Amino acid sequence: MLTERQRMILNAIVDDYIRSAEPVGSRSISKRGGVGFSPATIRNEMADLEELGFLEQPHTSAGRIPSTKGYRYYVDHLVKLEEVNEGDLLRVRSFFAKKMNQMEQIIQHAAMILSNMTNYTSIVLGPETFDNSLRAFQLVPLNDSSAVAIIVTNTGHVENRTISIPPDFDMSELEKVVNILNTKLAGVPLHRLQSKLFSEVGEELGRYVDHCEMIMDSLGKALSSESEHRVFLSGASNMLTQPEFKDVDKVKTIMDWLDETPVLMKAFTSLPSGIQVRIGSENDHDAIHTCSLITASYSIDGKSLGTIGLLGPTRMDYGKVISLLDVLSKDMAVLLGRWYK
Amino acid sequence: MLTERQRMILNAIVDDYIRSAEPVGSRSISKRGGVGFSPATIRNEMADLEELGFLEQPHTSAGRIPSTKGYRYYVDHLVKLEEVNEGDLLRVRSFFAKKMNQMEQIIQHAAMILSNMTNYTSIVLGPETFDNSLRAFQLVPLNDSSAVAIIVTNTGHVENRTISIPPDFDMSELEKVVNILNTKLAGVPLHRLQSKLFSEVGEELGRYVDHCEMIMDSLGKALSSESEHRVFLSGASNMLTQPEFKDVDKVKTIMDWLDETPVLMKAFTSLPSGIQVRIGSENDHDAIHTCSLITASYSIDGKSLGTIGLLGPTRMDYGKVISLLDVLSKDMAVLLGRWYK
DNA sequence: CGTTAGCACTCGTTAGCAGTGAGTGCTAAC
DNA sequence: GTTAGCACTCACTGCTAACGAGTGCTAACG
Repeated sequence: MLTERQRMILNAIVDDYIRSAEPVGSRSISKRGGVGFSPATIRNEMADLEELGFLEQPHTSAGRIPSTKGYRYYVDHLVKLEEVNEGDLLRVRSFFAKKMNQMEQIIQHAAMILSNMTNYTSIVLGPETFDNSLRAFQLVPLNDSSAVAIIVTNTGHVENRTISIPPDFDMSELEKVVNILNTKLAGVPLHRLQSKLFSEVGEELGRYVDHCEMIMDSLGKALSSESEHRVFLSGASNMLTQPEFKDVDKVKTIMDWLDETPVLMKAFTSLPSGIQVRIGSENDHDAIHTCSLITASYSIDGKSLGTIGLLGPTRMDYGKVISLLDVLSKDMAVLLGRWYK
Repeated sequence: MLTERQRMILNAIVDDYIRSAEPVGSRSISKRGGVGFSPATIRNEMADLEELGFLEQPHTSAGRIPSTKGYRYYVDHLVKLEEVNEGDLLRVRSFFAKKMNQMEQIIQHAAMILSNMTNYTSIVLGPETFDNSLRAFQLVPLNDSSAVAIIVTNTGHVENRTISIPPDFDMSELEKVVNILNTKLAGVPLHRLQSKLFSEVGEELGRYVDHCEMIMDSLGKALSSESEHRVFLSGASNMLTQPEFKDVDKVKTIMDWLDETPVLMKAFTSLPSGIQVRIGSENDHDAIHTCSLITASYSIDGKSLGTIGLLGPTRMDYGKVISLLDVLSKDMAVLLGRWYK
């Protein structure tokens, strides 16, 4: 589709623009090492590339900048993935070598490292607990009208809810409830807990325990709140260092988008696994039409657990970021793999 | 210290400036209803107020703006606390009337409401768990080399850590461990758990359970990580709407500050209880010398639980925000009071 | 003596305008 | 097919002039 020379020129323009954030002119490309053509020739090719939709011109007398389509071609065919540099690799490895005993801490910290190393904004989704299954259930009474319900999943994830207990309930019966729930619900996936509770456990429970309707009711409600997985952000302020966002209004819409956890989550779930690059207008949400979002889901045994993402201007250092995300997501999968087994 | 007229003028200037974000001139004050003086008189007083340090002049031919000292005087002596308006009050009340069964959700949501209602950035510190005491301890085995340790406190707060288990450990012994730990450690404050574990439980445990050294060790480590209370941010992007922060560089330092959870936490803990107003340079951290931070700790029975805060430009709507924070922190205390008892 | 009208002065802001230079598209020659 | 040459465009810079909001000072007023 593109001639070898066109590809070379497109590649040069994208590379230059990523470095400088300024429209690239024909002269500066011609002067590059390894390019044996005059500015005029380059100009002709650039005009062609613009007509094909790979380049854009901010105004008549300016150089060219890549369009979304241009970046897309660059990412798909031209980009040379950089080896992650020694220092960064060391940082990642030493981070994952650390012993940690709180999942949240790990993820939070990973997000921080990522944003620090790239100067972009990192977004990390914690492991999906949706299809975890119940390993253990526990009830701890707090006072005579409430208790904490604790759910431990097969992956070691712990959720807790506060539930109400009828005032006339005999606390010593709680143990019975816990036992019945554990035997009946062990191994059931979280998203089926609620329906299973009502369909199979309710009756059984009623047979052995008095006044359990209210508990059932309260438990049912507690289980309904879908176990939303947490979103960790880091380095949002990095957006402000990008020259394309020196205008406050532009960055405001992006920050608003970042503030909206639900929207953000929607953009992240239902992503195909592996590394995904969404460039500019390819993003579903208008607010980030001037941004690129690169995501990598970390998975284990082919099952996707969660997602790591980086948000930056379309003029992103794809070569560096993609390979870094690759390394990080794989290391993360390994770590969590150890964790789970 | 100040004459009645000076107070009136200072009050007018602060009010005007809070509304308009523009330096206030003598004429506009003179034209206000209820002010019976000519611009010239006002000018004389303004010159005096500037000499006293309450006002500043951005440049010779501009109006005056309040200095930190001016705001301080305003907040201490002049501000008229607005009644929280009907709509807002309704929103707060209906929010707290909702039944919720996850503490984190409540706090997160409260932060959101607060930032939405004020258009400032809200910062909420979750309840301090430091001096909670242990109500129940539980161990759930995950596989043959690790288990989840779960700690429930008297306030219903749940913490969990993953710990290692020696490969040759008999899983059926776990129950013994749990029992011993529960009887020995129930009622012990979290911050004393670790030392208590080593000083009193270790020996006892060794008597009944084989190979427990590694478990002790792992547990000890897990308990050492101080239960940092979580920080919830909302509406960081609101900063970008303030005219004083239309310059990206200024807002960058503030955003960086917000990104640094530890620094932020330090600024929040060890605050006196009640409503605190920190204006401009009164703030410890340089990054927010152009901001005001208003905090209210929510407490129950005189014991401080956590803190709600609002960050905005020094030109903040103190009258509105202070009363709103007052209402919110009290409602929050009531809600958590119900929760805990 | 406090208050006020008048006035010169300051200084940031805006608009207009010429000059500069980077970069282009086109054409004709190599 | 490639390139040198050239006219053209247009953002950007620096300069000047006009504007106006607001001040400080002085002198007059009640």
